[in-house]
Amino acid sequence: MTTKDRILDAALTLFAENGYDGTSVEQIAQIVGIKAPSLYKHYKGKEDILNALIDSAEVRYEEMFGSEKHIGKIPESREEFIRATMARISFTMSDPIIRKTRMLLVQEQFRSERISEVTTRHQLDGVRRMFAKIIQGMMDKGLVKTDDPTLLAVELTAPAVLEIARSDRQPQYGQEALEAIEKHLRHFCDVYMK
Amino acid sequence: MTTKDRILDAALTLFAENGYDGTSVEQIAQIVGIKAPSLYKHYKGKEDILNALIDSAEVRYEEMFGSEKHIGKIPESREEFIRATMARISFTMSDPIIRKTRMLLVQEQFRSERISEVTTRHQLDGVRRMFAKIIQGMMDKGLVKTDDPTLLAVELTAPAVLEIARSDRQPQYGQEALEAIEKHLRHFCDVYMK
DNA sequence: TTGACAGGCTAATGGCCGTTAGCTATAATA
DNA sequence: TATTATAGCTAACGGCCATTAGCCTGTCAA
Repeated sequence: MTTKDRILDAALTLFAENGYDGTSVEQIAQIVGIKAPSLYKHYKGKEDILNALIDSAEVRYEEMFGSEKHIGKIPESREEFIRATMARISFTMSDPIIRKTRMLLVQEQFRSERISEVTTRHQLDGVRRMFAKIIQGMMDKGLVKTDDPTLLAVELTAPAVLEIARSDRQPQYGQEALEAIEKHLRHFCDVYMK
Repeated sequence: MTTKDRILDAALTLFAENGYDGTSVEQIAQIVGIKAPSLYKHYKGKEDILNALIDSAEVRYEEMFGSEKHIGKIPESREEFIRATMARISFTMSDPIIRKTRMLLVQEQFRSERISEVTTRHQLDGVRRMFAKIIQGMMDKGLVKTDDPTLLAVELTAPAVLEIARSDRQPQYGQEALEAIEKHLRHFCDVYMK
């Protein structure tokens, strides 16, 4: 990994943990193993690092939700849907980069309009659009009752998003969060699946 | 209003807008109309102010969700439930102190365990417990199908909480947020009310 | 009247922070 | 081989920030 990337990596970790204003350039440099001024050979300044992090969050967002690729196979049964969805959620919850990006965005969401927008897309619209397509697919297969797939995606994802946010700030309840999500998910299936 | 309270007031506004680390003691003092050192006649330091803000957030939380008082009258009809709930949500969304407290908590949720806990209680558990009781009341009246009221409270509140969070960071979409919430609310009634 | 306290002020301090200037060594290039 | 670019380093600077010391004035109780 290049130094430039290792700087981003260290910055993401520190920003997620202590916030942008709570992190010094020195700290970032220390993790990378260089001195603070050397950092300016790679980035114009601290804010430049933040912008680069937001850039890469957007790229990742595009990769995850921008194409049809990551929707994967439409589930054939209720249990398959539950299994696939729980797997997706577990991954989102525990993947370090995704988790840190979430924590960064949530803390800095009021810093600029750009971050506000990215936060909304990343944490609301993206997930919703993705599950709307999955639900649409299951409707086409006759697995889910016909309804507005976007609305159903809201109903499906909202409780999960909140539980994930809870587990970000209180990791000790990660297990409870997952259980709550599965309970909600099964309830969702009871209500909307044929 | 005492100077001590006016300091809290100014600090809440600035912390909500620029974060704790993004706010200087000088700025707080300036809004109050005193010089920064005078502030130390009222609080031991900057962190002491933050703690006092969290204290008062807890007090308000207790007032809102701690007793049965604020549940109010159990609605008699679907339309009354929708009207009362939308009124409650509109208020929560636009009341300046509640809004700023929400923004403060969300930004500083990783600063300390205490703030993590308060954030969870304030933004998840409190609202859920409250609506669980309302739903329970409506079940008792035969207005809502019998089910686990806590689970239904999750289904009811989660999308609203997320839309409120969106409108905190993107106030220009406040109207859309309210419309999305009402749409969800009507859907909720379609599904769970008799 | 006197004394004490509350609550403001100015001046100052020490620390950290972001950033720049400028030096050097290594690696790539001509 | 000579040159240039890259990427590290140290030293230093200016600025801001939280906090302290110490002074002054008005209020109010003894």
